[in-house]
Amino acid sequence: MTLPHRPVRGSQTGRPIMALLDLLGRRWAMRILWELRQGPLVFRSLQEACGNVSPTILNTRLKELRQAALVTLEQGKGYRLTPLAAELVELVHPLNDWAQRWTDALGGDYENP
Amino acid sequence: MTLPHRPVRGSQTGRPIMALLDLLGRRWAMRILWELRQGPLVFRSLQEACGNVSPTILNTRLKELRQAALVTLEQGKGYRLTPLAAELVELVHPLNDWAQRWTDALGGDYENP
DNA sequence: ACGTGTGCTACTGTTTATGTAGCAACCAAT
DNA sequence: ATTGGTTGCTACATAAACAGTAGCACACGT
Repeated sequence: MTLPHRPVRGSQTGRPIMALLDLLGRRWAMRILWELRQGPLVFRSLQEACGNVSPTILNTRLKELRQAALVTLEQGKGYRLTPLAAELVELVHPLNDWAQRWTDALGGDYENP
Repeated sequence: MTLPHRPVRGSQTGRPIMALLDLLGRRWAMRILWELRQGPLVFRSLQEACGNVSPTILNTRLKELRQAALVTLEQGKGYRLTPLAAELVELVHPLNDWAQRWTDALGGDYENP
């Protein structure tokens, strides 16, 4: 796992932002955080929310996210964002609006290819 | 390539935010945009800025980002963010501060493993 | 004892990324 | 006009990451 204070895959700067980009740049990482934004989900619910991602990779990401103190597992509740991770997701929220404008800007070029 | 209005890898919702998370969830995608935030870079400079990422994957990502209208290639200038992508990077900027707090919150636990 | 739901792993195959080398086009100076 | 540098980019072989299916061990209630 790549964490701050440790060398980061690719660039060995160890700068926090690089560690973050590295962590979030892994498949399903951001999506998992996104799907947990409105409350905890048990493993299979989270799996379904992520479009039935394979349990292999889901569990791998969850391990990483728990190591990074972004996600916790609570007995009977499921997986939950830590307060810090909840802030992170809030920061990501504006991307929603941007993505809509992005779609509009791309226009109908991809509507009927 | 995955673009809005088209099914997204994993989840077939086609929602813009999912397309975005999918695109940015690929290795080096966010990092490339990040490194271009302060002006255009030619291929090899960009490669170096990304910690000497392999040209194979760099070129693959650049193709995708250009298709997604986030990056353009200008003769003699190199690769440049589109205005829309520049806005995106601005949205990502707060992650820098968050990442610092994240590092602090993780504490010295990973300093000397 | 049975069914249900939990988190999670084993296994196999495919996809994606890495690392090295090098090409063709351009341009400037010798 | 040929050398040397830079550009964007590709081929190839190897390694790592991911995907998809099946199923285990544990806990719970009935």
